[in-house]
Amino acid sequence: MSEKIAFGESAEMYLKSIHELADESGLVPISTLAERLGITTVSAGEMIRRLQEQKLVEHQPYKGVALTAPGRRLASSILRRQRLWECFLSVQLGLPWERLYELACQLEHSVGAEVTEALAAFLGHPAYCPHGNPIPSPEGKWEPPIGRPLSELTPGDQATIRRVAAVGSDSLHYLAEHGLVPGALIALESIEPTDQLRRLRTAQGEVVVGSQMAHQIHVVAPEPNGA
Amino acid sequence: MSEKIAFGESAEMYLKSIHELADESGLVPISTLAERLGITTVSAGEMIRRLQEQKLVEHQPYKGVALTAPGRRLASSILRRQRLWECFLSVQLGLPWERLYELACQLEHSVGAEVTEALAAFLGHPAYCPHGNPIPSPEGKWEPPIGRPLSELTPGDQATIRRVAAVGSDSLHYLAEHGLVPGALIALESIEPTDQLRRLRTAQGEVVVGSQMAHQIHVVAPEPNGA
DNA sequence: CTCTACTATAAGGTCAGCCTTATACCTCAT
DNA sequence: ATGAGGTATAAGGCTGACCTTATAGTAGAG
Repeated sequence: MSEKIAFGESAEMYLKSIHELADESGLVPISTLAERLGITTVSAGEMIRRLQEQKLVEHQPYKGVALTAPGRRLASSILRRQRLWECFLSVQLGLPWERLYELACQLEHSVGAEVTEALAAFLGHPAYCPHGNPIPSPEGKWEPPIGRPLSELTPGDQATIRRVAAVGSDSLHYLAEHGLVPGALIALESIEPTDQLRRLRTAQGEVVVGSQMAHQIHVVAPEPNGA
Repeated sequence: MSEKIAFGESAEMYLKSIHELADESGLVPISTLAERLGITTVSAGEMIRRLQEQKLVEHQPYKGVALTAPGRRLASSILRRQRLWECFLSVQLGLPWERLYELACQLEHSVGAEVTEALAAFLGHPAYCPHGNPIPSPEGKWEPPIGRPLSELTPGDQATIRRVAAVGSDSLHYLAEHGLVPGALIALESIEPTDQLRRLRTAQGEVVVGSQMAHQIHVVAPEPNGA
C-alpha cells in the first residue's frame, strides 16, 4: 500500500535528505541538498522538478524545498528502514559505529515493508538507532528526539551525549575516533571566541568541535557511564 | 580486494545466472540467459560482449557463454551473499520459504565483503541455504551439492528432498504449496509415459511435477521427518 | 539603491541498460 | 544438401540520472 509509486533509489535519497536537513520551517535550499547528495545544483533542480510533479515536494523559489504530506510519509518509511538496518548492523553484526550510516544506506533501498517489519520485530521494535535518532513508526509517527544541542552548553557544563545527527562519513569517523558517541560523558571546557570552537573533555582526552558539529550533537544531563 | 572492478547490479545478475544455469560443460546459451533475466537476446548479447571485454565471461558463438576464472570467483561471491541473506531472512526473520530467493536477490547487491562476512559469522557460517544449495566459501570453494535428481527415481522409490535448485517465484510458490521443500519425505508413485510427469505422494497429498522440475529437485535416501 | 553573489532555467551531452527492427549467419534435422 | 529456425550483429531509440555551459533572474549587504 505504501509502495504504489515506483521510483528509484535516487528519489529516495532526495526525500530522505530533505527530511534530515529540514529546519523548523521544513525548507531546505536546493544548494544544501545538492551538496549533501554530492551533485550539482542543476541536477538537483531537475530532480526536484520531477518530485514536485509527483506531489512529493513543494519548491518555493529562492527559499527551498519542503516535503508534502505524502513525501514526508515516504521519507519516514525510508528513514525507518535505514535506522532499523543500522540497529541490526551494530547490535547483531557488530560493525563499527562510524560505518553504520553508509552501510545501512545501501540496504534501505533493497527491502519493502514485509522485510522491514519482520526486521523490526526481530530487533524488538527499537525506538532509537545507534546514533540516538528516533525510528519513526510504520505509520510515520515520530518520537520527539531527546536532548538539546551541545551548542547550548556553557563552559563548565557536563553532559552525556544522547544523539548525533551528523551523517558524513568523515564526521562520523572523527567523532568515533574521539569517543563522541551516544552515552559518552563530556565536559565543556571553553568556547573559543572567534570561531565558536568548543573544547571538550572526554573519557579519553580533549577534543575540539566546530559550531556546525555542536549543533548536530545533542546532550542530556550527565549520567556517568562513558564510552 | 575482491571488489576492485566497479560494475552494476545488472552485471552481477548475469554472472550469477550463468553460474546457476551452467551445465557440466559450463556453457549457457545466451537465449537461456536472456529468458532467465527477462530481457531480449539482443540486450543479453550486448551485455555479454561487455562482460567479455572485462574477461569475466567467454562467449563461444552458437554454443553459449562460460564464466572465466575471475568471473566464476565473482559469481561465487554473489551467490554466497544471496544465500547467506536467504538464511537470515528465513531463520531470523521467519519469512516464507518461497519468497526468500527474490527477497535476498535485492539484498545481495547492497553489501560488500565486510557486511557479508559479519553476517556469515552471525549466522554461524551455514554451509547450505534454505533451498539446500551449498554456500560457497569466501574464497569461492564449493561443497559438492548433496543428493541426486528426483528424475532418477523409479516408481515405488521413497526419498527425502534435500535440495531445490529452482528459482522462479512461481515454481517456488507451487513447490511450497505442495510441501515439496527440503526435508520433505516423498514417494514416487508413477511416471506418466508421454510427458514424463511424476506423480508424487507427500505428507500432505499428491503432487505432479514435470520433467524440468524433476531435474531441479534433488533427493537423498529417505529419512522420515517430513514437512 | 545598486551591485554582487546566489538561485533558477534552458540547452545539449554522456552513460548504462534496456528496447525494436532488420539483416546476416550458422546448425542440424530431414 | 538444403531449408527452417535458432543465433549474431548492426543501427537507432528511449529513459533515468547525472554532467557542463550559459543565460536570466532575485535577494540582501553595503
